Amino acid sequence: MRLLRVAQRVERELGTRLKERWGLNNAQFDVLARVGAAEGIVQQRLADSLLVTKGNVAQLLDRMEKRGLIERRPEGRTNRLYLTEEGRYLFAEVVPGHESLIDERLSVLSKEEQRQLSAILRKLDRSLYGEPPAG
Amino acid sequence: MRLLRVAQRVERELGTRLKERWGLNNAQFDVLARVGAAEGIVQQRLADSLLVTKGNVAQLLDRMEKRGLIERRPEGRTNRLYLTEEGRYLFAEVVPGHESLIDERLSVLSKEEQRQLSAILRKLDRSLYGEPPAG
DNA sequence: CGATTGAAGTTTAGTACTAAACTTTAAAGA
DNA sequence: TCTTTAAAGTTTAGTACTAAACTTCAATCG
Repeated sequence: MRLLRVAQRVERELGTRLKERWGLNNAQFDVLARVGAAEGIVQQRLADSLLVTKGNVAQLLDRMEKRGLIERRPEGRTNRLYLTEEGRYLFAEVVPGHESLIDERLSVLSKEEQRQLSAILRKLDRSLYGEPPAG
Repeated sequence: MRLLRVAQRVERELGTRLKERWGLNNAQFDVLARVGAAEGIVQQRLADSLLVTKGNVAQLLDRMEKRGLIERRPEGRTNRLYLTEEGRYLFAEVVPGHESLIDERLSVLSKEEQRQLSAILRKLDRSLYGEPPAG
């Protein structure tokens, strides 16, 4: 299925760029972007929004905490997540660059095609989310 | 980017189905499908066509060979790959079921939308393949 | 020939990810 | 109040994947 191939290519390219420029990988970027956009988020919610397991998030955060990008603040039985100074700096640097790269890649499509793609993906997304796997 | 999210969801669902029904994961399915479609293919070519490294393929084949799905036949300095009896059986079982599942998921889209999606992805794919990452 | 080169394959170290077991703790119920 | 339950988080074992080092061997060059 071409969808998967294209997504894989895009992800690979984004990953290479991230690693070269900022020493991040895709997973770490996702965490940085999400926490940056919703500081105070709790680990389980972060995992949900990234479509990964909480175990995975726990491990990722261990590394990112060691690198000084993220801070866990325990609160009751949860951990609230915040960017550190360095994390905040990186967030401001990386996210806009990343988005402009995506725009650049999408620029081979006409405005109309971009609109169509967006509509189709939204429909697919909703359908996949709404209907749990029938079998 | 929604493209990545949708692809991730699709892949997850396909993976769950594959694992439940046939004890395969996505990577193994890819290998099975590719080798089944092009028996005699060499490891490096297989890696290229799956967009992964040859190291990864070597490891995957180790497992699949142990499970009796695939056979390596050394030839000069290359290994040609073939399905075993069991691999051939699985190939015949799995690939059609997999495709019908994809069709099912795509059925929320109209014919026209499917056509548009296909055209757009082809365009993106070609663009990503043709232009090496500019920076 | 024998040495060099380079392609194919394997191995190794490290990260990402999952599933599942385990730990901790807030909250609900007896 | 004490017990039970369940949610959040951590840990563990196993697969997938990459990059890079290493091995093997065919072909080419001296």
